[in-house]
Amino acid sequence: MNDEKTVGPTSEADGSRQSLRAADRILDTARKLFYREGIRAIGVDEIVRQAGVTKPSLYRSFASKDDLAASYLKVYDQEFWKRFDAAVAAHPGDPRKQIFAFLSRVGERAVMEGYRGCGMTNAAVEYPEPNHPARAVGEANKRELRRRLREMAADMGAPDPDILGDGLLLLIEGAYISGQLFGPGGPAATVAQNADRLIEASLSRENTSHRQP
Amino acid sequence: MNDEKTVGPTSEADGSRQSLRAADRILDTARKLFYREGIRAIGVDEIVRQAGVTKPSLYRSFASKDDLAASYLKVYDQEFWKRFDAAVAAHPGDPRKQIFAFLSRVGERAVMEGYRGCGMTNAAVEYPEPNHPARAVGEANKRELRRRLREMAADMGAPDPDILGDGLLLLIEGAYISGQLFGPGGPAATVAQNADRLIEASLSRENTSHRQP
DNA sequence: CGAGAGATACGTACCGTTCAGTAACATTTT
DNA sequence: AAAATGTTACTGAACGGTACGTATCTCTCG
Repeated sequence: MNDEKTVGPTSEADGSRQSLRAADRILDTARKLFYREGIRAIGVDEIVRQAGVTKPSLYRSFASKDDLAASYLKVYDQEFWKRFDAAVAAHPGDPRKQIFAFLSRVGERAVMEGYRGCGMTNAAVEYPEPNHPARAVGEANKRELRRRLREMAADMGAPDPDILGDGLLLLIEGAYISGQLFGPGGPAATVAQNADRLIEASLSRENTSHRQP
Repeated sequence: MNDEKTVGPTSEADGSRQSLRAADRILDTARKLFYREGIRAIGVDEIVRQAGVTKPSLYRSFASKDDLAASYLKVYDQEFWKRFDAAVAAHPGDPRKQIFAFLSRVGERAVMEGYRGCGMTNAAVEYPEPNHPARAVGEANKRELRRRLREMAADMGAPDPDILGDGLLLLIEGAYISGQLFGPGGPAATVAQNADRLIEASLSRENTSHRQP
């Protein structure tokens, strides 16, 4: 269709691809900036400046800044499931190994320099308002993740899969947050190992009614 | 002194104490609003309006909005340790029970309506800049919490106390975040139970070298 | 073939509002 | 008296968002 070669007329700010349409460059820049600095911290002027476009171009493709933020999070959501499903596909029929594989990668990334946690979780922290478009994407993602984890816990044969699934979810969210709180050397590096221990303890449990009456 | 009953000249917004000094009322209002809505989401005008004071009063007691935010977080930090130490004091010499007690309370609060997670964690999400005054308070708190948890894990006799301590920290942070992500019915309700299982699995572990070579 | 009409894609310049923060002065409280 | 607070008015910058003009490309139709 259209050419893939570069160097358009506005080549000052962005160092990456330049032949993309304005909307694509805006979304790419927004993804980078929103994730690194936070959504509230970044103004639309900064986005269009770094994208090398102008503000009307942004508002032609996105109804509002909130809409742009939601678009960023939708991409983030897709990439999340890509990583998750890759770990699942790597160990067919073995949910324990699937989780260990997924969390090993999470633990690695979470202690890397400049790691900023889960973009969807961060957005929910920034926008506590229940029906905010940016928040909705993350909430849906977390609900589905919870469902999947509980399902996997059941497939492992856990006597109380909901508790184990929720425990794994807590560890995952803790790794995201701790990654950006502590940086390299933080506790997130142990998430896979701790999750495996939690699984171990939950599977080798005979009576499921262990809570306080 | 002056009356404790309400309806001062500016009685529209705040429903609480009215006899406090301006600085105290500002800090009280800031604590409430910053926690509920987020620091970036709340402007100083909104704070002084709801506190029933004027803007110069704010800047007579606080050098800047960031300084006010840091003050809010310092109070939050103190209250955190009050709760933590209360759980510790309730079970002298039994760190496992201490943690269970603390996390039982965390789990209860985290699934209450309107729960908004840990104010310090949230501030760190809002301000990724390394040396931001609001971020510094939370980072120091988390470092100390990590140290305490590892210490308690060692006191339990865990063969690898750093890993267990970090695992507990992940569960705690996960409970904070999940509490505000899911609201009532969320996975944070299981944090104490899952932590206890993790402790169980970590204590009944003979060889500490269980990772991949 | 070639002119012109849309349609598409983008920029220039600007809007009103809100932001954090301040100066100068009056008033109340202790 | 003096310490604390209120009143009013203001600043300059940043905010999200928009009215309007201008290229360029493509699809017709004479």
